[in-house]
Amino acid sequence: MSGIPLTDRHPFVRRIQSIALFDLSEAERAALALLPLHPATYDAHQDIVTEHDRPSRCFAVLTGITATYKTTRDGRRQVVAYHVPGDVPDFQSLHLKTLDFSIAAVAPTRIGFVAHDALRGLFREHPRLGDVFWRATLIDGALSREWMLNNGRRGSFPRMAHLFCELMIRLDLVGLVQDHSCELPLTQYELGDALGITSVHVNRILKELRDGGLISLSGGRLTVHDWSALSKAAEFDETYLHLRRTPA
Amino acid sequence: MSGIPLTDRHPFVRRIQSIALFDLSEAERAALALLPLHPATYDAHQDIVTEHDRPSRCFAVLTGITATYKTTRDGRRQVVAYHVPGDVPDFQSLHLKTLDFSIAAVAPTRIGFVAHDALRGLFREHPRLGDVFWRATLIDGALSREWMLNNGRRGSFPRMAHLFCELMIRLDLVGLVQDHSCELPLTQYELGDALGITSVHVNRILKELRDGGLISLSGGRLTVHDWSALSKAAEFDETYLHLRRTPA
DNA sequence: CGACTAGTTGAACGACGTCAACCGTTGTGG
DNA sequence: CCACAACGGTTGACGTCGTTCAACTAGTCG
Repeated sequence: MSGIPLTDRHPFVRRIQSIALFDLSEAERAALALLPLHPATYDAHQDIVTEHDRPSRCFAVLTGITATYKTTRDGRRQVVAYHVPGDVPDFQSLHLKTLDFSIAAVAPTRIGFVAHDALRGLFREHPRLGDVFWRATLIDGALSREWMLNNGRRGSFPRMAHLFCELMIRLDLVGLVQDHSCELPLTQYELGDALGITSVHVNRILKELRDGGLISLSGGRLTVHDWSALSKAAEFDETYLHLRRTPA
Repeated sequence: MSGIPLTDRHPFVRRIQSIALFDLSEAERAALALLPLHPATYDAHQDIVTEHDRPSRCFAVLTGITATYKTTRDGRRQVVAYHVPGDVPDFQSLHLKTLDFSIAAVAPTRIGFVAHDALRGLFREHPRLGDVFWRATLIDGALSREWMLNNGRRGSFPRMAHLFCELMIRLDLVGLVQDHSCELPLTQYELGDALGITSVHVNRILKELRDGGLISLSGGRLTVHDWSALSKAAEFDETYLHLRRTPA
């Protein structure tokens, strides 16, 4: 018994399908839909798992956003990945026993825990799904690489533009973008932690982006007013997302 | 027929064993040793594979060092990973068809190409080895995360110290460190590309590290004179390397 | 109403980049 | 054998992007 109605799983199944290189069979969709998901909700800034944990389960994001982060000893924080509905942020715990990162909700977030054993059973029954999850972690790796390039070699203006481009596409993949606008409840402090700059500087760059007519970000909602200018400023090239097809 | 004598494979088998959570069986060691490796050598700064390639084979580093890198449109270069003997830098090509990065030799380097089909056959015969390779790519992901923290949140002095700590341990794992000293033929320009700073600044930090009696780096050889001071300066915590045991 | 959190803006500072000159080594061709 | 180009390293002067510190505003929740 899953405890979560099927509609809530929708982003999850949709995401898996968007990663797979083939069309999921009915049996595979059903197996995914029947996977026992144990629900939990978290408030903004609450940790879901923390470094050095040895989890016996993974979780899928159902609504909201999570941030995978690490900190230096003196408390400086670096977000190394965001995860949106449909993603499984800590899939590596299936093969790497102790976590080398923490994951926090950055906004009110609902997740569904899946026992490692349940996943192993799923992959035994449906080996192709195992390949899809493998592929998913490899795509996460590709995102990491792009973030390294972005944070290491681009100024803060294109850097922030790039992050917004990526998030828009990823949210669009799971149907969370309408009219170039989406829920994105990231504080400026959060953004700074992802981009490797301070919240003060985030504020200034955000002002430039706003004044340039590229985007608006307020009340937890991001709207892109000029996608072509934004993606050009970001030097955005979506190949690193390894999409099956280009989104609308 | 492999074309490469068995001793040259040694770092490769040794590395696989260092990743596995179990002791390799004789059959598994033999299967690895018999894997058809097609040799090739590259000079410093030569590309081995490049972004947008669609390779039908992976390669293992046998001697030397490779750099995985990406560039911005205006040519600024960011190294996102180094790979040392025993590593398989482009294992992801097995599941992600088009590469989102390039790999270059940073010094004269010998590699062995392995056909994707040969790997798939290996994993079919020895499923546990498939798990080990999966684990290897997840560890690469962990390194990426640590690099993001390092490059995003640490000043250039601890940042460089951290890189040297990591490389010392990884080279030690495959037996390439003696007396706290190893071959490390990275130019200052290379180092800058990995750390997200300029070669001029690399030179200054290197001087500080040298003057502080922490390391010496010249003639392509790195020697660590004061490991405890170096690792303290770097805030180095090796858990992210997911070692089975701590090295000497 | 006060406390707290998020955002906004200015001014001074500092880490790192840029530009430029110079040195030593290596390799190459006249 | 020497000339000289090419490359990597070294160092100084100066510029700039982003940080730090600080003050102020607005919204929210008890």
